[in-house]
Amino acid sequence: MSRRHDPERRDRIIDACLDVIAERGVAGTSHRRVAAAADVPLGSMTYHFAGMDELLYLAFERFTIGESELFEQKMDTVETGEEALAAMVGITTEVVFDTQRDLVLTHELYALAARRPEFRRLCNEWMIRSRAALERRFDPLTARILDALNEGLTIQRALDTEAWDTAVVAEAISRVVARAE
Amino acid sequence: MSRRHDPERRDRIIDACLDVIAERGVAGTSHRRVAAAADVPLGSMTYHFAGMDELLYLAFERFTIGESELFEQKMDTVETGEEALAAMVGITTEVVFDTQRDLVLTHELYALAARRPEFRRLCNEWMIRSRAALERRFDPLTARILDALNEGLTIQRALDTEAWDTAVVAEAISRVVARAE
Amino acid sequence: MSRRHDPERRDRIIDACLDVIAERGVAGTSHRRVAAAADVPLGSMTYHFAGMDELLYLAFERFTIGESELFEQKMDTVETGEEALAAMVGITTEVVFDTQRDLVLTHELYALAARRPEFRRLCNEWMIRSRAALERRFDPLTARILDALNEGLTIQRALDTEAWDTAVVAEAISRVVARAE
Amino acid sequence: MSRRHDPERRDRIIDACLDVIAERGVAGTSHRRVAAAADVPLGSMTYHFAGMDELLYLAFERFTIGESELFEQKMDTVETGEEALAAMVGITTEVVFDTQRDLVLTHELYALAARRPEFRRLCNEWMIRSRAALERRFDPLTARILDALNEGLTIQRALDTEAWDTAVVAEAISRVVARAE
DNA sequence: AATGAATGAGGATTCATTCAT
DNA sequence: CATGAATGAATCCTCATTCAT
Repeated sequence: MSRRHDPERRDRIIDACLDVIAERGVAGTSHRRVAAAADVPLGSMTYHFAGMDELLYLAFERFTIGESELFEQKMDTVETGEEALAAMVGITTEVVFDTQRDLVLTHELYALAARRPEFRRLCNEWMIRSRAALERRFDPLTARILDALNEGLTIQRALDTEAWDTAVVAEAISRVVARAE
Repeated sequence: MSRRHDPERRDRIIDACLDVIAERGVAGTSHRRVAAAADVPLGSMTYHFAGMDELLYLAFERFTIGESELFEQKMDTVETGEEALAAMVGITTEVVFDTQRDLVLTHELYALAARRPEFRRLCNEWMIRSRAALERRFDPLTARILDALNEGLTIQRALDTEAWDTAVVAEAISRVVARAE
Repeated sequence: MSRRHDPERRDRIIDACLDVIAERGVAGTSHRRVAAAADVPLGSMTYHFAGMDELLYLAFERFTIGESELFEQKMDTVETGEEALAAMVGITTEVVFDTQRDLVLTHELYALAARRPEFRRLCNEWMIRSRAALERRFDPLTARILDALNEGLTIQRALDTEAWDTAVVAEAISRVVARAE
Repeated sequence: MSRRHDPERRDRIIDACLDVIAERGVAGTSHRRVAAAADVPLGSMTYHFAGMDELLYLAFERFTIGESELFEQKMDTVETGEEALAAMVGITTEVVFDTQRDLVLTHELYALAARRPEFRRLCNEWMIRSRAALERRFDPLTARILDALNEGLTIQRALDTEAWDTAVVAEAISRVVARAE
């Protein structure tokens, strides 16, 4: 069966690229493996993308935009300040526990961002949207601190070999928020 | 010149490996490049190490132990609670600003840890020592929260394209600590 | 804008092909690069030409015809035998010094001609016209010798890293011509 | 059979490279084809040579040195001026007629030299040695003219579709030499 | 009549690893 | 004990060409 006309192919490759990164890391991501994951011929890779770099960029761009939207949705459902607090705890404790995938992708992106400006910009846009979402419920300073705290808690919980008591997260968040009042 | 017992060579390779990772990421680290950086013959690589994986492990082990020691030293010079607070602010604001290298290595390690248990264990030991160091000056719960906060602040400051006001860091830390009292 | 009948496009591609050869050699000439140089879609290439070979042939055909015409024009302006002699010196010393492009194209063509009869035929037609042009002013034998001498002088001057004294060229030509009388 | 130890391999590859160029031109010369011609694994190519460019350079270097030596040998056997004249005619009429290989290699080299200084240098050294060899029997000016004439005669005879009467070559050479007296 | 999309073969090169010395 | 030489698998990428539109 020929697949000559396949307009969603580009998108499929980008998604497959994220899958491969999640499974083998950026270090283990190659045109070949992404092509296999997306079920497209190898030649498609360089036809659709200038090189691995462009593909990585587009993949992580899609990832960060998706994460931003998810975060905004969660913050949007919140009405009162108390709900916001609970939402924060929920986000921190749920998100990463659920998805090994998100954990890997986030850190692979950070590793790239640590060396390369274009990926750093991606992180930045993600951060900005997160803070903006938090600012709907918290003052800017608190939002920024909360965002950082959330970052740290998420990472440390995820990389810990022991499970965390959710109460720790709740306490951490409440300390930061309570003092803001 | 005899080459019987050149125990520094192994060490030199491990250090060179960290240099290469810092410069090109784990994805860009190969036997060849490390050998060149350490100025040893390529054959040395597989003679001294079972494979890239073992080398990566040893390199990151050395890195985390070094970072732990540094952190402990900094916390050791602290006497009063106020000094501890100032020290925390200092650590968060200085460490990463100074060294692009540490930033890259940390995130490359996290990226590995997100997928692979042996590297996660490395992170864990690092975290445990950090918390223990903090527990010399803070109660365990506060220590854990502080550690997470520090993590988040450090990352977000480092990956931000705009500089942070140090006051934000100070405020964040003081909120977490103050409430502990 | 309609594109029915775009007869210049074919021509434009052929000219662009010569440009690409001049810049990167036959070895570096590809459909893609010629298409880019001619600012036509890649698909045009195989639509207008059966393959790279046909295109190369047409390009070199155009080149040799152009060069032949130029040579004939120069010999046409000549009236007396003395002018012919001066013209020869001028042709030999000027032509290649001016144009790196002609030098490359000539040798790329010769390289092709050395292996492939169809390009050899092209060279031959060029040679025949050159000799014919010379025969307007010189006897056939002298014309042939002059043509060969011109060839050799041009090549060696062009490929020399040191500049030649024009007197050498003049002396060479005069020796060949003088003896004919 | 393993071929682990094979010290002449480098040389063999260089020779094979010349064979491939002679057969398919520089444009048709690839690592793969040279490796096949030399009967070595593909990996050997980039192990022994930095890239195709280095290999091409070494191949043409070997070619020009060989040709220079051959030419010198021929001029060395000559005793009298008359023998020198006959030798020149012989060189011009024999050399290229015999070897299609030399013809192709020469023009491929010239084509490269027309665009790239390092190959031009190679041509230059070849020319210098040729002239020096001629200067053993002729004065410098005549040597230079003879060399150029020889170049032109050789090329035009080789690229001509019709055979040349040897007398033409003899006449050409004698005109250049006779007038020197 | 003309072309953008697509592809499989082949391009150079890098790689981890093996092995004879 | 240590290493330089060597290799085959895999890397990214370019290519001429095909084909549906």
